[in-house]
Amino acid sequence: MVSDSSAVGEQGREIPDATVARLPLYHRALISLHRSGASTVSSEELATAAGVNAAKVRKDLSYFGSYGTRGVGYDVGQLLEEIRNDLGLQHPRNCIVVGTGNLGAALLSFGGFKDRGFAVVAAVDVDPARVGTTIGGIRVGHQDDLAGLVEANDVAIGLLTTPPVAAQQVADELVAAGVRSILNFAPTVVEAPEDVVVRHVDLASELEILAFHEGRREPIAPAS
Amino acid sequence: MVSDSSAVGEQGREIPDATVARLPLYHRALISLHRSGASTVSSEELATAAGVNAAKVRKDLSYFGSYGTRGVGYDVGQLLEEIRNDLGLQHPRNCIVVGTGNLGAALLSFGGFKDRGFAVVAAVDVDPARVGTTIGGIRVGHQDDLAGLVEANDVAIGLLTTPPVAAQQVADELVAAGVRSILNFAPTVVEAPEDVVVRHVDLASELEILAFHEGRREPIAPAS
DNA sequence: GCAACTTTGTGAAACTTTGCACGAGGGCGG
DNA sequence: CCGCCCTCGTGCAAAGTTTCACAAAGTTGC
Repeated sequence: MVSDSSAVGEQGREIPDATVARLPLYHRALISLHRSGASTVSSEELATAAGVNAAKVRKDLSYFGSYGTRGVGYDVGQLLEEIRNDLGLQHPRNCIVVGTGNLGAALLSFGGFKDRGFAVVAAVDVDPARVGTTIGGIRVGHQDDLAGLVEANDVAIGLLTTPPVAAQQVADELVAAGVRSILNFAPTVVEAPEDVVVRHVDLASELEILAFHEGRREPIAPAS
Repeated sequence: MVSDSSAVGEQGREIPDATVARLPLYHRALISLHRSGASTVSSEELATAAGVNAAKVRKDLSYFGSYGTRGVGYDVGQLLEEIRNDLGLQHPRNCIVVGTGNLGAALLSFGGFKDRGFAVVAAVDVDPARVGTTIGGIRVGHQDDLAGLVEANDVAIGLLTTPPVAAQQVADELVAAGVRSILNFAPTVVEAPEDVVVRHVDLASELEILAFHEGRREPIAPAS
């Protein structure tokens, strides 16, 4: 798992992981600003829209070059284009869903990725009852066809929504099929070679972090 | 949004946010170890199981007290119990799903939270076609009944899966109803009072981070 | 009961990230 | 054309996080 490796910027500079993690927030905010017709935006406004602080916005953007105009701000269209490029979204990325349980099915039906440059183009499962069905317009293939589907559809990203026990095995198959980016929804650690990036989304973990803060807030029942 | 505020430990020590974010990993790993019958575990083993490094494990655990035995390791059962307490999971926390689209429905049907101490006990939506239906054993109520359902079911956590435009409004309603923890799946920033903790899960952002690394890896198409 | 071995708990150093504060640069009004 | 005002870009200090390295503390075997 190399989800926290550092990357190199256009002039060969390192882009901090913390900055990379915020780019999507700026992207999202800019899409929204663009839609609402704004032509320029200041770091202050963008910061508010993205939920961060203005100095951070300016420093983050500066890693990719100077796209702002002093005294004015940033051109929304130009900055949006720039960020899209930095994120590598010049062309849409194709995704495959592995495991079509509740979450996998939801991902297949969910349309919200398209606006952001991603398309779910294939799905597989091991359960014969699910293979051959169509969810969200995608025909579910058999797990054994994974490599073929990856190749045929030019899949770049694997969305792993199997039960935990199967996750590592499936990840290995994805890697063998040439997928270098995995988003793992299974609540287990998944290992992958150095050059494969694995990121985790664990809903129960998020809930536990919320519960932690809940627990901290509750004053201990007033002692006698 | 105070998702990055610090918390105070049992002896009044501050628990770093980074540590809090790892507790669920330890929790998960310990549940698994416990199930497999292990009675003790070293920081090294726990680190491997949680996908982090051993020194981090020891330092993280030390914030909550000394539960290990030198030369031996940690007692799995005892440590599991301890972490469960630290996370505030002595009793299950009740959750309400707001918005029963693809993701909301998946959350209602998903059973994986129960093992981790959470129960989805209610759901609401604005769409009359959905109100009154039953998903995953939960009857969908109307948005207007939110406050009543929160109160009646002792709901601690709100799972926000509405479209972005409605998110802030719904968050305000949750807060007004007394919910102090919100997990926001809508791709927009949600503001809340100081004492409410809001965490974000944005799948498109995760995909964009993966795309960023993909883009870095691809050698630029050979010039000329 | 002692010595060898193992593994914790933690001080301190290295690294990363944040946020301030301010100089530099560009637009706009007069 | 000049000066004022606004906002970017960035050096720097402070805060937070990771990692190393080692003494302290416990176990096991003899």
